[in-house]
Amino acid sequence: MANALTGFAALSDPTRQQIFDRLSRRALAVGELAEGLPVTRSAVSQHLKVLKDAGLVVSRTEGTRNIYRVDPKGVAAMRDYLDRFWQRALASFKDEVEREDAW
Amino acid sequence: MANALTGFAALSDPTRQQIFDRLSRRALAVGELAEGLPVTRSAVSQHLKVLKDAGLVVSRTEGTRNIYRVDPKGVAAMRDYLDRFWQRALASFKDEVEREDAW
DNA sequence: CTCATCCGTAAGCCGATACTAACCGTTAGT
DNA sequence: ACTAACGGTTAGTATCGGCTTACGGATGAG
Repeated sequence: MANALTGFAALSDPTRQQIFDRLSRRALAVGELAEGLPVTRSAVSQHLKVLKDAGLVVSRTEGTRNIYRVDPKGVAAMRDYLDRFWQRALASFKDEVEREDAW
Repeated sequence: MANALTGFAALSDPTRQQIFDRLSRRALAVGELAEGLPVTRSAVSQHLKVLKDAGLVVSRTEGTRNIYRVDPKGVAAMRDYLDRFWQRALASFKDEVEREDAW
C-alpha cells in the first residue's frame, strides 16, 4: 500500500466504510457490491479504486467479473501504525493517563 | 469518542495528520502547534476541534493557553476496530481459499 | 460475428470542507 | 483599569471529493 495515511482517507467515507465492511465478510464482484448500496455501480467502482490504491483491497478477474476482497496486510499496516501512536502517546503521558479526570 | 469511523475522517486530512503526529510526541499549546505548520493558528484551532470531537485528543487549560495531547483511548479504539476487520478478513480469506484458489 | 453482460473511465454538477481574515471573550501582568 | 497574549468562532472563498450520466473496452454465450 502507499502508506497508512492514505488508508485513513480511504476509510473516511461512509460509502467506502460500508463497502469495506461487506468485503471483509466475503469476496464480492463489483455488481454484487453495488446491489444493496444506495449508489450506482459506477460510484462503487470509483470507491474500489481508492481502496485498492490504499492497499486495503485486492482484486482478481473471473471472466467479465472483477472480484474484490480485503487485503489483511493493508489492514495490519494501519493497525500497526496506530499502535505506534498509541504507545508513543502512552509513553509521554504515563502519569496523567492513570488519573482519569486529570485532564 | 463518537465512533471509530469518525476517527478515520479526522485523520484523513494531511494537516491533521501532522498535528496528530506532533501531539503524539508531546503535549503542545495551540500557538506552539501553529508554528512550524504552513497554516494559520485559526486553521489549527479548527483542526483540533475535529480531532477532539473524534476523541483522538484532549485539552486542558493553563492560564490563557490551551494545551492538547493525544488521547490513547481514542487511538486504541481505532486500532481495535481495525483489528476486528483484520481478523474477519483473514477468516474470510481462509474460506475463499478452501473453495477456490490462487489470488 | 452479433449481442448482452460486466466493469472502468471521463465529464460535469454540487455539496462538503480546509483555509484566511476579522472579531471577540478570557486571562495575566503592570 | 489598561494592555498584551492566547485561542475559539464566524463569514466568506476556493478547492476537493462523491455522485450520476454517458461512453468504451473486454469477455462470454449464441
